[in-house]
Amino acid sequence: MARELPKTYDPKQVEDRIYRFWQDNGFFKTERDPDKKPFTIVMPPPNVTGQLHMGHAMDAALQDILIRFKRMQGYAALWVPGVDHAGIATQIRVEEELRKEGLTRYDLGREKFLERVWDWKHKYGNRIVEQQKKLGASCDWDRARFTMDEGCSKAVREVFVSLYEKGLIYKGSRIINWCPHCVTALSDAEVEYVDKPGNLWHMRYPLTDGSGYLVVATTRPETMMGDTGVAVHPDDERYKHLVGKTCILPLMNREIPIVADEYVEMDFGTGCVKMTPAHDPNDFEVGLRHNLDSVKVIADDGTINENGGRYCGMDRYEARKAVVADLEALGLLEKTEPYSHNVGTCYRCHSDVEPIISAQWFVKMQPLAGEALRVVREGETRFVPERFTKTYTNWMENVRDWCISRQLWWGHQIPAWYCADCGHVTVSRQDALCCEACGSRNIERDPDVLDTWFSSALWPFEILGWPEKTPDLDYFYPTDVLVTGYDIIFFWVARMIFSACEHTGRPPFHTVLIHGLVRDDKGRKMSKSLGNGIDPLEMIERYGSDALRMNMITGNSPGNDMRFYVEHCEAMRNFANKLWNASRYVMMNLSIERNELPAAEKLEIADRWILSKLNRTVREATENLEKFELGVAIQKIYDFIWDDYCDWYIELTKARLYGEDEAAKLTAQQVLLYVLDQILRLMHPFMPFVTEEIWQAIPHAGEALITAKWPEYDESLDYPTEEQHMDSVMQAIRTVRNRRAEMNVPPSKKADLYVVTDKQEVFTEGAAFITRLAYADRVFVSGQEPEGHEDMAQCVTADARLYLPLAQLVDVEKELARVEKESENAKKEIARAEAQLANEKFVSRAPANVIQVQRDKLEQNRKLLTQLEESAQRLRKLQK
RNA sequence: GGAAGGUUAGCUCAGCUGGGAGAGCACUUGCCUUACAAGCAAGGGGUCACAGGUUCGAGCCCUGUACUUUCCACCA
Repeated sequence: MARELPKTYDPKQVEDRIYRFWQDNGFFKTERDPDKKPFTIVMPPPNVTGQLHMGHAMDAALQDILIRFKRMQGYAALWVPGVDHAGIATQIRVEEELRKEGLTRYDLGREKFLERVWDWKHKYGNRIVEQQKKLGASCDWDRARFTMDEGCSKAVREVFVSLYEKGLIYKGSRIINWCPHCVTALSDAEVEYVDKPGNLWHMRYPLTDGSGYLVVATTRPETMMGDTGVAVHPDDERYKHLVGKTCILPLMNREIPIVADEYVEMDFGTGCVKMTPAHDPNDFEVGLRHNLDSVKVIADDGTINENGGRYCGMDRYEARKAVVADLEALGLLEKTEPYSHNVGTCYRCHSDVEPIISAQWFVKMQPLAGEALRVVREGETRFVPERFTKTYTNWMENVRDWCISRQLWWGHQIPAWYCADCGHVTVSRQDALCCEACGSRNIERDPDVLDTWFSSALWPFEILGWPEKTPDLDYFYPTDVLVTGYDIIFFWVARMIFSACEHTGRPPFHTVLIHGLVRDDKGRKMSKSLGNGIDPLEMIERYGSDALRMNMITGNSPGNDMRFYVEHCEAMRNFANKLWNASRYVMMNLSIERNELPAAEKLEIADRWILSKLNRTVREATENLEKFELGVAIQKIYDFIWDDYCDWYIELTKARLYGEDEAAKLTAQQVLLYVLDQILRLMHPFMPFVTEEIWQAIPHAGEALITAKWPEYDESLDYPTEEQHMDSVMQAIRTVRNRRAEMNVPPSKKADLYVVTDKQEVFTEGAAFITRLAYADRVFVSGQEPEGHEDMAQCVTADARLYLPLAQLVDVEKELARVEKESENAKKEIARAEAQLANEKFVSRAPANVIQVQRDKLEQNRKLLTQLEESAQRLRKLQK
């Protein structure tokens, strides 16, 4: 970097080059190192089908900040990336592609179809990885994994078989959630409930004995062909006499029993509920209690099956209309009332989910939940923010068995073989060649695959080599922090925790850092259908990756959703530019080639002041980062850079840099450089690109900023006295600027400035600063009012009275009014502080430092008032 | 039905274990001051939703109310 560098920072010229520099030099690679402590993060694997969205950007920003911070602190900081095969999502994509060719997966057959998917994976699977690199992600890419690679497949197989052997995986016929569009079973977590308007149809079911009819109310008339009973509440006086009798199921003319069950709510509907055990989880339970038959009437594709009489072949919605129309024609439809209710929908395709009895594989959750609850309860795994502990705990305490089989082809095929001869099921780590019970070769493998989340659940340990006992597993596991959005606590976090506990005996990470969702500027969820998504890549293109990353962690708090404002991104871009220009200033004035702090005795007051401020920033920001308070940390660093370093310190050095004193010049350069270097280190995790680019251009020791040492607090660099003195000087500068602004004096119009003070040494030392920053010609410090001060504009601070001989006529009336107003304020403050200090309870109970603060304020204000009163007095004399 | 958030400046939001309310954007005024107009300087703007309580002291802790968002469960 040199004098001719552009005035504005252009991320496009920098980011890709810097990223290549890091990668080519192997800075992302992390090896086991006995001299270092490990710090491990596993990346939530994005879908192979995925396009980078703001959620990924948020994830990546947080993880990369933590990894870079820890790397600089000297940890063996490992961030393992990877990609998820995303069963349903990917399969749907490829099937869509096939459809364009007029084909279905069945036309290809399983094997050919899977080849197509793998092709697809090889073609597009890397896209999201390349996009993540744009974000600056410092992952160890050589370790990148895929949930269907050999190692993961082995882990999945091991887990399935071992759970099966322990009796924690079983196959059973249960009511499950079925998506007729995706044609597969879903787990409970994969169903999203949506409030939809519908009707409550009241339908008459004639009593068999001809004595009348019952009225049942339903939202789903199309399931009535599967009705095998009607239930009423046992205490319901209206229907008590009917219990045990039967009625005739209309349209089907089937005789079905009337049973009493407490499940029925007397107050709802008519108090009579049709029972469809094959298509309703509650009815299924009631059916079990009363030995009702199960008649399945909805087929896998959502049409009515052969049990549906004349409705067979109709789509479920078509059948609904037909049933209602037919009942109405028969005079059996009593009334139709509008009724809105919650309908389960598929989280992938959003079609209505159908509860269906089906034979599926399940994980028995009860035995696994105990340990998963314990590790969180006892703090072995901690959620940040803490409130998500409850979300997790509530779910885990009430969790039901996990349906893990999917009727798809893309995924880990279930390692179970059915024997056609003896019916035995062989579950095996190796592909079975014959039935383990009877030896028959007449066996067939279960065609289904496992839920994608079944393999993701093993992510933290499978990617470190499990089930092998690898050195990596030994060194890097358990991992440290998991970063993810609250929307996948159930899908993923919970399942990783119980899986890790069960298979590795340890929780997979000690901290779960939860973030919120990125919404659009109106607070809506970003979605394809709304077309309101903001493309992170476009933001990077316009404002730079650094700006986007900063945008993710500023102006929001952990775990809360944030709105994405392009303006905010722009503000962060401006900050990068500020940093760039501050560095440009340092460069342009640099004549030294090494970064070293001058000896303490050479440091001037401004140097000590900035070093002291820096020191505090280092201490506090580091503490905040350790506590995962990234937003608080960056706020402090940002303020230090912009307010203290740029707005003040740089200005304070100009007198020396542009002056004649070579020694002073050198000291200023050294401190400027030293602090800049520290700033770049502090900023690096947050804005890695611009900081590395600058750091490479300034004198530095070491290869790269990415591996430079994180700043540490140094007690010897605290200068409380100098901070106080600088405050006095800065106050004076501010008050003069204020005064000049009020009088509309442009900066170009300079004037002499007279400082009257008891602290003459302080202001003499600061005179050069005041000259420059308060736009003075010359500054005169003395103990008494200057000659002719009566005609000068004046202003005061607690430590000084300042006079400005400006050509303008001074309006004494106005001056006096202003001074009196300021006096009033000071008096109020004094009264308040006095009252508080006079309060015995305050003085006896408040901590000493709090009391001291009040005493200091009181003193400051008393001094200020004294100054103001002297001013006023003088003005009054002029009045006369 | 259960749970968790939110309510602070015109807008979007910070405010860590209680000790005199902040940022970004927007707005007003003056400045192209040899790092930066993506900037500098100065300024306006808030009974911190409401009502009680605890405390010497409450935006922060407790109780209740109102409005709002989300998650879980679910009555056919």
